[in-house]
Order: sequence, then structure tokens, then C-alpha cells
Amino acid sequence: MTKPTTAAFPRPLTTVDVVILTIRAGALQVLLVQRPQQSGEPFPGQWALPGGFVDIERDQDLQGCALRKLAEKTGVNSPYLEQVGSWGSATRDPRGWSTTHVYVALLADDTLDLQKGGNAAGLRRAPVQGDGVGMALAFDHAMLLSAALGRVRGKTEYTSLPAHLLPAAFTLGELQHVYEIVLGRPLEKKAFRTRMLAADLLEDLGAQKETGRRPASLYRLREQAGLVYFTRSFEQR
Amino acid sequence: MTKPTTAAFPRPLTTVDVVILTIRAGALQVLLVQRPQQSGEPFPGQWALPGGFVDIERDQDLQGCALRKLAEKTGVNSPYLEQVGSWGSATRDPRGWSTTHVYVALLADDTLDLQKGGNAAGLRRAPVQGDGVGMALAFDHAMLLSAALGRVRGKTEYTSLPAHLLPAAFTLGELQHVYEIVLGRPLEKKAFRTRMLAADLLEDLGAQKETGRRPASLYRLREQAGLVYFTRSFEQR
DNA sequence: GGAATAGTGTCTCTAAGACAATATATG
DNA sequence: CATATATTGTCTTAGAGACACTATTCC
Repeated sequence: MTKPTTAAFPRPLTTVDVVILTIRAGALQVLLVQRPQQSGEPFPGQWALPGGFVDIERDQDLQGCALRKLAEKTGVNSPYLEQVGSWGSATRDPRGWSTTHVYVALLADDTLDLQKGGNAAGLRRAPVQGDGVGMALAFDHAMLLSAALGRVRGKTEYTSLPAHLLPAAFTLGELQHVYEIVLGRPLEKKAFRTRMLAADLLEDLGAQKETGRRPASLYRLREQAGLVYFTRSFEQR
Repeated sequence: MTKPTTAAFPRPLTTVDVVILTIRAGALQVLLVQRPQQSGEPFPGQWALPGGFVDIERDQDLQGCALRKLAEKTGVNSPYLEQVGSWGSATRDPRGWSTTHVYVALLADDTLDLQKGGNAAGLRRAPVQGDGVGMALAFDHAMLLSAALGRVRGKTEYTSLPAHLLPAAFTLGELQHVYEIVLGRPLEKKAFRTRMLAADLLEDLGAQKETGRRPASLYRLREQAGLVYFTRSFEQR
């Protein structure tokens, strides 16, 4: 048996898909794109995660490819971006054996500019319901979305991840609200505030948010703050 | 601008690499393979993670490809196997733009059969030292290994993951020892035992391990036991 | 003052850390 | 008995849960 060479192996299709999450109207929302209508295309007209083929002329690496696709759709250049994983099989794309590399991006909804990338037509946000968006998606994108949501919810139990869904300045109440939206359950106010303030994660802006009721202190994430890991999860109830 | 088609995009190379970990001689060890000596091959004769091209004729999916490569090298068919992530760039393989899907497998060292897959020559275990194996590896495999070790150590802080490095029957002392090897620091005996016994993870075999001193109770993992997640991390010191 | 939201006080509870004490084996 | 390892007891501590209470704004 001779050693396999590069040429001996037919190459799978290689794509990147991005799960772009924001908070809007009190719900977690995913950005979706409509598949082209041409009859040659798979899943014509169906909604799908933004993504597509890796372009080896333009993309230096997979993360760069994900950033490019994100910027094309949203105009955002430096979001929180994390790889969820990769999926590949003979059957997930009718065009042949294909792999996809799935990233999840968390953005403040107000930084999102759907016009920036050209055609805002064929772009929409859909509210997350349970494990998905309550509608069929092209390819195996419902499963990819479910995996991304699982990752985000899992990390929300013990990291500062959801902070990236908020604009630069926010109150502790808003931060707790985002956690509750992601987790789908209420959290204890006192424990939440104690945890966040003890975490060396937030910077007090010294300003107040005027809301018509008692104003709340505004915070922002510390400069270097990547993800902060807490040593305990929130209690499972 | 016309819509890109399948054919318009040159396809990256697609590979799978597997970080196969066992405990041996009181240390965490990684299985390595030697690259072929032919001058046409990249990194001839260097040590690397086991892996290679996805074979779209034989592999139904990426996980199946990882399982195949694992079985070829070790004879093991049902290990603990988890995807670590994927890496892809223009430069990581001199043969061109390539992606790899990295899996980590945890095995009991005594289930590993290096003869099973044919040539045991060019196969070795190397003890983990810090973030790697203290020697150069082919491609970007040192970085891939480091990422896999990070994943395993991270999960060891709050899951039952290291149990999969032990044979079917083991004592609590052995389990704690494995945790300590993976984490590289001692753990409190009482807290460790309380946590493990409260986790509904272990089944008391009712048998004792005879060691020359006081015998210890033997346990095994419960049937359905996948990973158990603890709600607190071990303390960082 | 009433309503609403921000923020604090305080008691309980759980599980980890520390470490001493006891138990069971061998020689 | 001495030694070694297994297993338990118990006190302390950190941080979460529960929830009542105070503070500040607008009307």
C-alpha cells in the first residue's frame, strides 16, 4: 500500500457559518439570511445562518473568514467572536461532502448596521425560542444554531459572556436582565450584584442612567476584560 | 457580480487530528506518530499527532473519521472522544490552505494496543510537560496539543472528565491521583471524596482493591454516565 | 404620599478547605 | 506494635439563595 498523497484525496467543501446574536425587544435574536432563489442553489429562498465558502484567496484563516462574513452582513468589525465547533459529513450539503466551521458572535444590537454590507433585503433577525427560531432553516443550520445556543447558555452559567450583548455603558439591572433572557430564568438580584461587583470585571463610570425612576449607576467592561470565569455556577432550579 | 458557485472556490485540504491521552507511569501521556521519511512529504521523520486527510469515500462524518484514525493506531473503538475545535489557514501546511478538525480522546492506558493497527514502529507515547511534550512537533501540532490540554484541564476543574483515563474499576484514591496529575496540583482528599460520592456518578462494586495496606473500595462509572458537571470549580491556588 | 426601580442588610444553606482522628490492612 | 493507606469527623469559610428593608426618582 502506497502512502496517500495530497492529490489522492478528493477535498470536501469548506464553509464557515456565523451565529450572530443580539438582544432586541427583550429577546435573544439571531441574524438570518435568505438563500438565493436560483434553482441551481440548494434550499432556494430558505432562511439560513450567514456564511459560505472559505475563500482561500482572501481569507488568511478561519477566524478571518468568520470576521469577513460578519462584517459583510453587519458592518461590525470587532465583536465577541468564539468558535463553537465544526461539523462535516457526506450528507449535510446536497452538493457533496462538506464541512462547516461554526462561530458565534455576540453584539450590542445598536452596533448592528444591516445596510452596511450592501443588500439588507434578505436579512432579518429572528427571536430565539427554546433551542432554535421556531422555523425551518436551510442545511443543518437548525442543529448548528442549537449547538451555538447551548454553548452560549452553558457559558452564561459561569462566565461574563452575556456582557458582550450590551452596549458600551450599561447598568447592573440591564446586565442581569440579559443574563435572565439568555438563561430563560430569573436570578437572585443580591447574589448577582455581589458576584459581578466582586469579579473585577466592571468599571464604574460615575455616571447615572436617567430612567424616570431612581437612576442607576452606569458601568462598562474593563479594558483588558476578556471572559471572566466564576468559580461557581448559578444554581440550577 | 455573479453568485459564487461550488466550482468557483478552490477547496482547502481537510484533515482530522486526534490527541490521544492516557495516564502512564504517573504522568499524562500523548500518543505521537512519526511522519514518513519520503522527501516529498512535509516534516519528514518528525513526530506529529495521529491524523490525516478525511477520506470522503470511507468517512461518513468528521467524528467517524476521528474514530477511524483512533482505531487504526490504538485498536480502541469506544473511547471518550470530544471535539476540541478546528484550525485552518493558508500557512499551517506547506501543501496549501488547509483545515484540521481536532479531537481529544481519553483512554485507559491498558486498553491501548499499539500493535493492533499494523506498524507499531513510528508510534510512541510522550509525557506531557506543561503545555506540550517538550519537543518540536510537525505542522502546528504543538499548538493543537496545547489547545487540547487546555480543554482537558479546564473541564477537569468542574467535570468528571478524568475518570475516562482510568480502567473500568478504580478506587477513589486512584481517581483523585488522576485529577492531580491532570491539574498539576494536589486536591483536598475530603472535599474530593465528598464531591465524587455525591455526584451520582460512581457505582460501588462492593469489591476491594488489595494493595498490601488497607484495601480500598472499587468503583466504576455508572452505565449512562457521560460527563457529570459540578456546580463549583476546585479552588484555584 | 404612591409607584417603580436601585441598592443594601442579614440570615440560612451548601459545599469546599483544613486537618485531626479513626479504621484496616501488612509485616 | 509500627507503618501505610483508606475513610470519616468536624470546624471554618466563601459565596449563593431568600427575602425584607431602605433609597431615590417621578407623578
